[in-house]
Amino acid sequence: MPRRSAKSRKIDGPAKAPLGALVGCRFHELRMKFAEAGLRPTRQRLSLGWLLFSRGSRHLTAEILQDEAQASNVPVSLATIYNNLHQFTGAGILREIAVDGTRTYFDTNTLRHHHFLVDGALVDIPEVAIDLLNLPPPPAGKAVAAVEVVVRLRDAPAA
Amino acid sequence: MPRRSAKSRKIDGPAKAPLGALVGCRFHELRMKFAEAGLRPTRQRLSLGWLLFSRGSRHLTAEILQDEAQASNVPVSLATIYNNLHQFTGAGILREIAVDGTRTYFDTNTLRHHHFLVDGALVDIPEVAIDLLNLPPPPAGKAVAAVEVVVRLRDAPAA
DNA sequence: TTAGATGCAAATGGTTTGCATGCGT
DNA sequence: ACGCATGCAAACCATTTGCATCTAA
Repeated sequence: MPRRSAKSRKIDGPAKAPLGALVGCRFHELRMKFAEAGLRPTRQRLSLGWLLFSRGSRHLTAEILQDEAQASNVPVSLATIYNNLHQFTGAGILREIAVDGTRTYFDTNTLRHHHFLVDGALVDIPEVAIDLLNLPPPPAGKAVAAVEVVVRLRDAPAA
Repeated sequence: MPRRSAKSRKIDGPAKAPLGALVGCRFHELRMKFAEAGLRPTRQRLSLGWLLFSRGSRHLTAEILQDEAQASNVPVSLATIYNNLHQFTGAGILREIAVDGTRTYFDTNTLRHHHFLVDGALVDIPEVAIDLLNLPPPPAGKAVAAVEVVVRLRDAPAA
């Protein structure tokens, strides 16, 4: 489902891009993502997508995203942010994470992986071998849809 | 729900009530639990504790607990329910579980175990060997405080 | 008597929704 | 033009808080 993350494919893009060659490439991939998902490349949506997907794996809340948008001089209403966050999630290019009952986090990394929770922030667990957990068989008539692992960390004992 | 007058507050009777010897024992254990936690054995708290801990492992929300209390003719305000739920959690006799961003579940089983999430309901995973997952070492200065695993299930493919 | 517990209502805060306007196709 | 997208504000809803009133010790 998830498309390849926007890694550095071809930094020296076509010089004909009116917005700058460096930006052009990833920006184009973003438009492709939206096209495949059937989402219009709106200004706000492109801005949000840019903030989300042009810098590697990220975990953020709607509020954080709004702050970043503002900082980038891209005023977007909270409602629109939520709309897009959910549309992205539905399109499989974003992942929703429930870490506590108060905030909803979104993860730009849709690949199978899990998280450390440190001081209220999410950190990817850098190896995926965790799926080796010997799960008992699910109840009859059911199949595993997703496995979510959150490892809560605390300050190490003074030792 | 209107508060009952001080007169009509017959909950389920104190320990001396003719509830049977089997029940009496667990009720005593409940009082012990509270005593150890430094929690006063008030009517409401005992009632909530009774609903929570006298029937084995349970997963419930504040609302569910309130409904059960009502059904048992034990009027308890929602605020008090939340208070006690959190106090129990702090005392280590209850466990808080974040399964989605909207509701907070509480688990009467505080032993290390994990959950299936089926159709919005939590089900204990009947094997504890899952902790064998080979976690990568936590970041420097941090230690694992808890590992939470939620396995989301969906209807199995028709096959 | 007194610190803790309870109840009620109001406040909170993240998220959602209704509806008029704006913009991509 | 058509229809999705956006913005604003009000609506929602689970949870929390303020405060006056009880109650266990």
